[in-house]
Amino acid sequence: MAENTSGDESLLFLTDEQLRKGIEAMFFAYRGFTADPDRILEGMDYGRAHHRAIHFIHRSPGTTVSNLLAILGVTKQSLNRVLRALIDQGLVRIEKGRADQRERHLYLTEQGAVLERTLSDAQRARMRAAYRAAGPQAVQGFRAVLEGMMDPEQRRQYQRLREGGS
Amino acid sequence: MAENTSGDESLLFLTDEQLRKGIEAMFFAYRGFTADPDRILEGMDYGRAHHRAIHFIHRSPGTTVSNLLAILGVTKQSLNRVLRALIDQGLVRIEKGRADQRERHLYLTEQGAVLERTLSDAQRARMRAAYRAAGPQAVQGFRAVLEGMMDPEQRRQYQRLREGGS
DNA sequence: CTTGGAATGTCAACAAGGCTGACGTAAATT
DNA sequence: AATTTACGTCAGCCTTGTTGACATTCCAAG
Repeated sequence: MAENTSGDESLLFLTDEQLRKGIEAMFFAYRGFTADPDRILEGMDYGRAHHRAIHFIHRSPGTTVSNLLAILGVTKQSLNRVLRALIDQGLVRIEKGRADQRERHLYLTEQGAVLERTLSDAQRARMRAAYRAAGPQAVQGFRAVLEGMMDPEQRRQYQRLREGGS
Repeated sequence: MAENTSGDESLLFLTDEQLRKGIEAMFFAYRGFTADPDRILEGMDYGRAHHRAIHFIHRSPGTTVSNLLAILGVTKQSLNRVLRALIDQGLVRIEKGRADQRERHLYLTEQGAVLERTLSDAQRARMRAAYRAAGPQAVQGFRAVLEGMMDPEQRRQYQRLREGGS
């Protein structure tokens, strides 16, 4: 919209100052974004990395290790450390692939699902408050800008996750 | 809440599924958000922590250590390590307070300003692309939702930075 | 003028969570 | 039979965060 007023009024949102605001908003908001799960996990043997693994296993039950690797964007050594802890402590269950037996399919156990719910309840509560305060129109904009900030590869990952949901 | 259409059509954006999308969008977008500066800094002796310090010193020249501490939300030991490197390598200059001589005021040197520009040019370019693609309406929504996600303390920090800008 | 607290620096030790490199094994593929 | 894929693991390193303890300098209040 708005191919108008001498490219000045209408492009105010592209000012360096405006962009800087966006950058700082991302910085501060991300702190809030992770604050609740961090609080919950501190004291347990887990951290943000475990949370991420749990989240995506919950989101895509039966996902493989290499798939998770691609989504999280870390090395297998790094993921393995995290996964090992979750498996050893009974939050995640592994199942050898039936078609391809090299693959390991990952599932949350009952116990894992409980923690997942605790974490995502907290995170969603914050998100919900922000959404509600801003309104549906803002939410659309929020998501549009975030998508624009992703690397193409990340955007693909993001959108592939969506195929099932909504 | 919502004394309207059977609390369904109008609140679709508050669905757990919608909230989950927002959460994942934050996750993937933040990766993109930090990707360019990370790339630039890798190989230099610096990292994300140095970038943050440089950013906020640029933003508020003459800011004190304790002020920076509050903004960044880390311990003084952690910040000091970063600051020490930047000072020793001539990117940041320190000035004793004139009124209160306990305070140290922080400034970027010429050299520091050069790196700052390099980093923020890259980060703004990405932001600009996302803003442009999404449009001014979306940008407003983007910022509104992010503000809603901040802790009150963080929001105050964020808004105090704004007083000068925009 | 003394004293308590504020602002800062620094040493030491540790943890989480990234990384690289190397090696091993089982299973699928060619 | 040889190669590639998917995964696990050992070892070591780096960045960036944390606590705790201690020293200095200086402002401010009694």
